[in-house]
Amino acid sequence: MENITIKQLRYFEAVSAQGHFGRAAEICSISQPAISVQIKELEQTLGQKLFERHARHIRLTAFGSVFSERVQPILRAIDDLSDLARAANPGLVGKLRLGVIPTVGPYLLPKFVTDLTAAFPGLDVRMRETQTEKLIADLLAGELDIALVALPISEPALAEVPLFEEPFVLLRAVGDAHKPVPNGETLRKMRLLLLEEGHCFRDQALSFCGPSPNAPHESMEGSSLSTLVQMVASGLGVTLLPEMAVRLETRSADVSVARFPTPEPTRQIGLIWRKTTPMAAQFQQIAELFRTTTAV
Amino acid sequence: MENITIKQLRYFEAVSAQGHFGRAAEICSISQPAISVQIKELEQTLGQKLFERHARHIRLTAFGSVFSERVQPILRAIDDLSDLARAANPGLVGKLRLGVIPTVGPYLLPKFVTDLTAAFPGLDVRMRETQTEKLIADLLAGELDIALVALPISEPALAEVPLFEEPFVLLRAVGDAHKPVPNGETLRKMRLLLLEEGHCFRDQALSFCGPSPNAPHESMEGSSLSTLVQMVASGLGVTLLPEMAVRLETRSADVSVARFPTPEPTRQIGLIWRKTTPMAAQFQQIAELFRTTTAV
DNA sequence: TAAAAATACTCCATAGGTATTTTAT
DNA sequence: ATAAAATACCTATGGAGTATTTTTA
Repeated sequence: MENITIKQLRYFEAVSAQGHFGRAAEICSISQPAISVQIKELEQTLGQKLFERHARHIRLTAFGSVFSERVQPILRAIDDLSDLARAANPGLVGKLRLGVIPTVGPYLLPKFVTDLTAAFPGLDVRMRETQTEKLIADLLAGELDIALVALPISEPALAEVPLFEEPFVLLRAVGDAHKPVPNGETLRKMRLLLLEEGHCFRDQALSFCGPSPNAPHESMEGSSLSTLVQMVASGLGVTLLPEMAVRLETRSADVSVARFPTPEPTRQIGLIWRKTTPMAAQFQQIAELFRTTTAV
Repeated sequence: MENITIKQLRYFEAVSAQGHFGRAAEICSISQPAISVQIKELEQTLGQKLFERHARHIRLTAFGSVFSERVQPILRAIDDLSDLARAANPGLVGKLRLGVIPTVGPYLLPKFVTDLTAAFPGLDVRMRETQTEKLIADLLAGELDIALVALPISEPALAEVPLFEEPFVLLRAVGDAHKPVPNGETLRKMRLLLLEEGHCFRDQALSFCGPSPNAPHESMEGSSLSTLVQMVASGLGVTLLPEMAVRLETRSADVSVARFPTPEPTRQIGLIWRKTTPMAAQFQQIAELFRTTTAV
């Protein structure tokens, strides 16, 4: 009967993401009846049901999911309108939601964030640390502005700006310090400690060991680099560590650090953001700032 | 301060199209203060002025025109959401805004519209006859759903579906009926009557006469095919006529009609619509219907 | 000074809240 | 029987109208 409103579209997005009116209402900071009413009105306006209501959960109808695919880019474009206005300001102000992968976060962020807020005093930096896959999803969903990750990420909707190339070093028990540094192939036969599934650093370490259909022989896993270092110190095996993590992680652990001979294994650290963001010029500024002040 | 609303974006589009708050208000069927308030709120939300106010007219600011470029595709995408729901219905119902070029309108439309409403009784057909350029602008602005034009139009955002190829015939005074039918080159040296600038049929006729930097020798112009026919009957010159116009236009005029030898000059008539419309499947149905029932 | 936009105010439609009922497993 | 959505009802915000003032070329 009436007209579609942005509010309805946002509520619709929340409900379809949550699969639940109550939780969606909470996320939108309104009551459950309010969201029910708005969804109902939207359905009436469209003349089509958007959700199948079941007792414990709801699901998008066939029409609903086609609708959803069109709604999402619209909402992102509307979000961008506000950023367009921000981008028109000189400098860089307002909220910046920054994502970072766990194997970079603790080592680079303190200085990065310090430099960033020093350079742009009007900036309100919010942080989120999680794995690459989730960061990408959050960027695409408009829940993050920018993320610091290992490149390439190969998502067509995202722009990638490389910052620097970082080598991996070998971490061994102190007793092994005199042994020759293994190459990738040799490493593969050793007891290599890895981060659990989902960390891009795990895959980068594995790929250094050459093509292998499965994880290497008798590998063990940890959920953070700190844990891996402790495991190495306890003689459970060897691991790779990004160079930026060496100082912090080996400070209080009794382990031996060795550089690999060239070609060293490396990863490329860079920034990513949605290509359509009107803040692209500002994000480039951030990349520049990073290169000149934070670079390792 | 608050949130951007679709209403504000629609008002903004109207004001920026009209360059005038009052006229924009009229188009939106609201009062001038209402639109002023909404634009003001939008400007406050964005923290940027959208318009420069002058005494007799207003103009987009630099920011306003960047904003406008982003707003337009958003509004089109929102318009498409309603069509998405329509497209989910079986058959084809609701309002269909059909555009047509002047050199097709009077000859094809009566039967076309009859067939269309017969095949889809739920359809409410609205018509607009004007020149190709304006039809394209209206399609892109979401003010038309579909248009019947001469192809190609080569607008990347529009889909083109050819319907049929139509020959042009030569119209001469009856006294010239015995003379040989001229080819394009010869025609160029005769007194060729043309439609005024802006009609695609004018350009098609001219192109048959071969490459010519200027209009042909001593040409004269009319604003409709009927006028041209009357001019020919009065011995002012010769003209080309699309075949579909012959029956209606030569009924009461004393002129001679002659086919050209092959290669005949022709034009291709087809339908165009925005590529992103969710109604594409329905529009294809219309094209099919046209081919099977209205074809010449 | 005249055309056009902004402001002041009033009113009503509607979005959202609370309390409650209905529905589906 | 229970979790979840829908409905009923009330309130308050804000969008839109009319009347008027301010602005600027």
